Amino acid sequence: MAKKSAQNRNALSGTKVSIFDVAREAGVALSTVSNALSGKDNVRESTRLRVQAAADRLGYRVSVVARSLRMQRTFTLGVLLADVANPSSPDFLRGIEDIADQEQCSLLVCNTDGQLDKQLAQMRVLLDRQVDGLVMLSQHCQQEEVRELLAGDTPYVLLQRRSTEHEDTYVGANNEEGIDAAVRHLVAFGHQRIGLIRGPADSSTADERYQAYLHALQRYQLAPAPDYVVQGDYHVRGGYQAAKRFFAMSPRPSAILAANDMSAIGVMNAAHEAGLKIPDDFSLIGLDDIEMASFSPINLTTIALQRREMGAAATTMLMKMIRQKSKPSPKKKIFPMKLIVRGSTGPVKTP
Amino acid sequence: MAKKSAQNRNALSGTKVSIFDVAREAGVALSTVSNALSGKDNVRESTRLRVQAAADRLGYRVSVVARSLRMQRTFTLGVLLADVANPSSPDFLRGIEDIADQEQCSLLVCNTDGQLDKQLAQMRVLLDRQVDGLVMLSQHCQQEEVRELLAGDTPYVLLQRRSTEHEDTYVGANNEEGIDAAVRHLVAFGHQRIGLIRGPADSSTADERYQAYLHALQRYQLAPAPDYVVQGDYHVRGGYQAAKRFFAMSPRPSAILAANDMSAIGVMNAAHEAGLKIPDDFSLIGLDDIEMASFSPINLTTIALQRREMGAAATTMLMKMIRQKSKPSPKKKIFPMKLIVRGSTGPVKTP
DNA sequence: TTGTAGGCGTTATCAG
DNA sequence: CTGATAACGCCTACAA
Repeated sequence: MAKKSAQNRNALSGTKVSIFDVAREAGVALSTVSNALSGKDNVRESTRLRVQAAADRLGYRVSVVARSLRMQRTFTLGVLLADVANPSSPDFLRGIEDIADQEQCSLLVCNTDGQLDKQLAQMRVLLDRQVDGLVMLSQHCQQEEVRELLAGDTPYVLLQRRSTEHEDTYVGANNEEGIDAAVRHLVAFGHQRIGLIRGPADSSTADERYQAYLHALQRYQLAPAPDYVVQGDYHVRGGYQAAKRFFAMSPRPSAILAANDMSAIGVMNAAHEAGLKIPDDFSLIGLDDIEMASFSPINLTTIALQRREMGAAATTMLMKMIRQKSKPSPKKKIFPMKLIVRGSTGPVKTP
Repeated sequence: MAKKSAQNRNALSGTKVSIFDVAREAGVALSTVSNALSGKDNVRESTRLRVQAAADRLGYRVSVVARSLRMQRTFTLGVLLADVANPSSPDFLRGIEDIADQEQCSLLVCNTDGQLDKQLAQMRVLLDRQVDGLVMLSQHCQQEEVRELLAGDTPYVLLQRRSTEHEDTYVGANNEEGIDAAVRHLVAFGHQRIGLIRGPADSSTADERYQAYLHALQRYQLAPAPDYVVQGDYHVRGGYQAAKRFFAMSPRPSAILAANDMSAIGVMNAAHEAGLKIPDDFSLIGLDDIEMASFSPINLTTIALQRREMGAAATTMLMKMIRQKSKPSPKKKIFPMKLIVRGSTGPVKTP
């Protein structure tokens, strides 16, 4: 039967060369070609060479699609992220790619713009495509609909956002440590009034950072002022607006801790507009250490995240889950954060 | 035969629900399910509803892999780019995604780091995966090996890099126009000595921009000085090094035209280090208009590229090629460029 | 309008 | 070590 169909194909002088053609060319059986080409050890070396030669001669290329159908494994990973255009995304992505490449996996990349409905739609697409695993970078992960999709047998890793209600395999960073270093740095400069620009309300990471900020204040015996915590959105705009609110306060904070570097940039924009100098008029600390932060005109003190390493670690964990079919107990990996001191922080001004 | 196998599957109480199960549940034939679910018009509305309901009840999801094998169409586009981490990449990517989403296509994204061997490897992977089409963003496209892979029947579009020797479907920008506007702007400020930081030697786009620069000089009757053209690499480092060379000249250029915004940032870094002020000591113009260019501390005059639109246009053209199986004559689309005047340009200093 | 019978290109199984 | 054959899940003539 298979033979007949293959012969037909061949008779039609198919433009595409399949494994059958190679078998004929090499004078061996179909399965031998498969075994030889996929490096199985149950084929004599001389045969393998002959097959290889025939394949090359014919310009044979395996059909990943057919293989996927047969093996029920697509060698494809789905990556969900809010927005590739966010400067911190690509580094995570490169880390993911580092491992994926090693594992012969390709990446299906989807932007969700942080919107739940888009995320759900993309997740469904990815699942329909039978990706071997899912990397969820800063994605929603509490909602029931998300959980339903995650409940299938496709392995996944959460990166930079965790669920409080579920136990997942997770890769994150030690926000407590990072924020502590930042606050300590500011305190050493004499700052007492430290404002925080929070990340979005629905982000676990933003929440952790907020908690870490509160802990740090306590640790250094600074009185927390609710006014000094302003909601941002991880984007320039949110940072800008938050800064304007800070500037209108009196006394205003002598230092601002931004949820991430983009928010800090927003603060810089606002400061420029208001004619305030950094760090003369106030100090500013970001978080992420995106490349931009190191450029001279920006020169932002910030808390660095090992994004590429985190992406790689998450993917390594994911690949492990993919290989051992049985669901193992969820693992966690928390990366250190490191304060990078640049020019946006300085001693508190004592007028 | 097919029936038998399906029954077997079912007897094994397959964990995965297939089209066969839906057929049974709805009490119709296999093909009816297929037709109903894929919105064919040869099925009664009541039947469609019944099938739909059965599918929902069973939680049926189509297998894109199986469909791909059968249809010889994967609904997947391959995107080759040098580096997602380059700030101009994501905007192109979003434009590509805009159209891909519309067309129910997913994106396989590959970084090549501008290296030919990586590009070839990625192209082979993509081709083996039978992507429906290829978007080549700033990729090598002259080399014989590349051409061999492109010679297959997979449609492709070149974006932001063209081949001088081949006719391809191509989307680019009007460098002549953009560079002219920039030079005109500088000339209006009284600049006579305009330095150029070139892009990489193997980039057609870089070359076009270089030619445009020469034309513009001529147009405004400025004498071209070979020294004033320095090789860059589209990255910060190259811009930085080029700037240092400019600074060492006497007379040094009173204005610098950078191959792209990242190069311009490199110039800013160098200027800062050398204690030179922009635009007091010299004017600077970038190209790309990446988001960063608009941030207050950077505030870079630059030539804007409609990246998202270009990505979308390229993908639209690609989809058209995919649909009409026969290879049409290559089309080209050239987008306008626009000078965005910010704070990095000013009148020439007359000491 | 609905049902039947391949076949898309592999890999896995199992018998020689 | 090699070879025949059955799935993998779906789409689509073609027949009814």
